[in-house]
Parts: sequence; structure tokens; C-alpha cells
Amino acid sequence: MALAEAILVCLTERPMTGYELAKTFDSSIGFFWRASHQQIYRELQQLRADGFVDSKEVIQADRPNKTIYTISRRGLDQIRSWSRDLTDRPPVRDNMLLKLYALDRIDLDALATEISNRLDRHRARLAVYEEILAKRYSGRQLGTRATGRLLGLKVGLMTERGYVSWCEEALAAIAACRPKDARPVRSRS
Amino acid sequence: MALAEAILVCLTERPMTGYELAKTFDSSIGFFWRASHQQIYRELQQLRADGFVDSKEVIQADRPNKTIYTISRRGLDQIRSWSRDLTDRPPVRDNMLLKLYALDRIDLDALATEISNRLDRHRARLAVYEEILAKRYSGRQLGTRATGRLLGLKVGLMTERGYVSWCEEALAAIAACRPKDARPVRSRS
DNA sequence: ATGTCCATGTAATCCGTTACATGATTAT
DNA sequence: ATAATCATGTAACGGATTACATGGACAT
Repeated sequence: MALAEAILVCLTERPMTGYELAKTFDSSIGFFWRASHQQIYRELQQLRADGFVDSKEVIQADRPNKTIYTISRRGLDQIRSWSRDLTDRPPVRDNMLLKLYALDRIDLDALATEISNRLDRHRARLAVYEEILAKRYSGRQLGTRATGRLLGLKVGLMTERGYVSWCEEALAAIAACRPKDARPVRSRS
Repeated sequence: MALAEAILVCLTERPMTGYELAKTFDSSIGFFWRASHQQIYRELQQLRADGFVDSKEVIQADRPNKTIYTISRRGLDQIRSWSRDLTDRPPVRDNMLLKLYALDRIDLDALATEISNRLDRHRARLAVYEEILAKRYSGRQLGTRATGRLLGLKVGLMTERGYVSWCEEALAAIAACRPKDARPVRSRS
């Protein structure tokens, strides 16, 4: 299982609490690996038991106490040894593709709405990636770490760009499947 | 859960046994939704209990008996009503991207091997998709069902093409991270 | 007053993977 | 002989999702 390694990888950046990790899994590393706070707290117990992280409780006045986790030497070794396991691409399970596969049996309006929602999300995500690209990776010499981040970012850019244009094409193709229906509003002329 | 609907969608094509369904989930529909035979047999029990499929046992002489499943009226309704649930993109969890994110902490040779393996797979899958495109969707008028299938195929083509060129770029970038190492064989000149 | 942020958890359920099991037929 | 194909399952485990729970601080 790789949730453990995803957390360890985060902690190579800096020591963090479970809460901060959970937030990180909603943004940066979350682009590659999704995890909820419940998963993270559970896994942190395990990582501590295995000696991959050290923990230190910090008593706070106004706020709840917190526990800061730091990656240990054994944790770093674990990342390296995990990196030698060759994995395959993750399995695909996408409702939208399933719906397309049965396009003649489903509600086309609902699917059009779904694709349109996704189009919005892909555009928004693409904008985020393009901003990161411009701000952090423009025309500089990159070290190993930054090279890896940039390659990951490029997977994201490629994916989002691909889906943006695919969604546009799909919406047009699905609209063409219903030539008899009234088009969704504003087709009054 | 959508495994149920994935099976129902398959059964809109024709009645099938669990075994045939399992094979289908290794090819055509398996490009969009992976499922093992154990999952399928378990789910078929449930679908029958819910009245979404009808089953008929066929006694065979030379071979083991088999059970043929047919989608029912209620099953078709279920597909339609499921198609109205708006879902979001599936969560990403990819070891390879995680390794990239920690490129300075991992074994670069192992990652290069992993990416190279994936490159082979992406090329092979792309060839399959291109053949399907040429054989089944060249220059004809398409009905609703075929339109959906073609749109799905295009997602596949886009994905595989993107990854093929990304893998090539990534291998070059990772090789450039180790300028001091002996290049993997045949760098004798 | 209502909601968001900080900060951490437990419990139940569902889903997917891996391993184990059987047994005849047909192809190399 | 050996492997693949046909055909169907059970059992155990582990990971992910969803729901529930607490409670103060601070902003609108």
C-alpha cells in the first residue's frame, strides 16, 4: 500500500501535523494521491509504530494540542526501498466513460450536464497548473527535485488540456444525437 | 457503487454468463472499468436478488453447467436512473507520480525502468485503439450508441498518446539527472 | 447566530485484491 | 506432459468512504 509512502514523501518537505497533512492532500500532493483525514490519522499511528516517523506533542493554550510528525532515517530508507517496487498504471474506473459506453440507454441531458461540470473543473485545474508552471518553473536550471515536480506537473497539464478539448467535442457530439429536441434554452431565434 | 451498472451495461449488449462477463472486463469495457471475476460473481448474486437481471441455468454435457444472465426491465430502468447521478472525476492514486514528486529521494534507475515499462504498455494499448478506430469508425454515419463508443475511444487515444510522449520526455529528463553515472550499457565510445 | 478554521479521532460499511479450490476439455 | 480454456465459486484481508463526535476561536 502506498498511502504510507505518500505521507512519508510529504514529510520530506517539512515536519507536519496530521491536520496539515490532510490539507496538503487536498492540494499539492493531492493532485497525485487523494486521501482523507481519517485515512491519514490512522496511517500515522501505523507509521509511528513502524518507526518511520517520530512524533512530538505540542501543548497549545488557545487551540487544541497538536502532534508534529517528523520522518526518521528508517522512513527515508523506506521511501527508497518502496521506489524499487515496479508498479503498473492504476486501474481505471470512471462512471462517465461507462455512461458513454451505454449512450443509447441513458439520459443524455444528465450526461451533458455532467460533462459540462467536468469541463469547468478541468479548465479551473488547468489554470492552476499553468500558474504554477509560470511562477515556479520558468526558464531556470532545475535540480533533481524540481525536475521531478515539473514532470509531474506536465502530466497534469497534458491531462487537463486533453480533457478540456475532449469535453468540448463530446458536448457537441451528444447535442447532435438529439436533433429533434429543443436545444437547452436560448435557441429562440 | 457502479460495478452493478457496469455489469448491467455489458448485458445490454447480449445475455452472458459470469465467465463471459469476466472476459469482457478484461477487454472492451475493461478499458473503462476494471473488475475481477470474484467481484463479478458476487455482484451478479446481488443483481439477481434486486431483480435487475434474470438468470437461467443451462445444463451442459461435456462442460460445467453455466448460468446465463439477462438484463430485466428493472435493470434498464436502473441504468437510466443511475445515469442521472452526477459524478465527479475519479480520484487519482498513482505510485509513479508519487515517485516523481520525491525524485531526489528515490532510486532513479528503478523509476526509469518503471517508466520504460509503462511506455511499452502505452504504445501497445495505443496500437489497439488505433486499430479499433480504423476498423470500426472510419468515415461512416454513426448512431447514438456508436457515437458514445467513439467518444470513449477518443479518451483512450488521447490518454495513450499523451503518455507515450510524456514517458519519452521523462526518460530523457531523468537520464539528465545523473550526468556522472555510466549510461545503462552501450555508452562505450 | 452562523459558519469556518484549527485539531483530532471512532465506528460501520463497502469495495477490491489475493489466495484457495475444483475439474473436465482441448491445444501445443 | 503442460498449459490454457471453460465455468464457478468461498474466505480472508485490507483499504477507502461515510457518518458521527467534540470544542474553542474568530469573522460576518
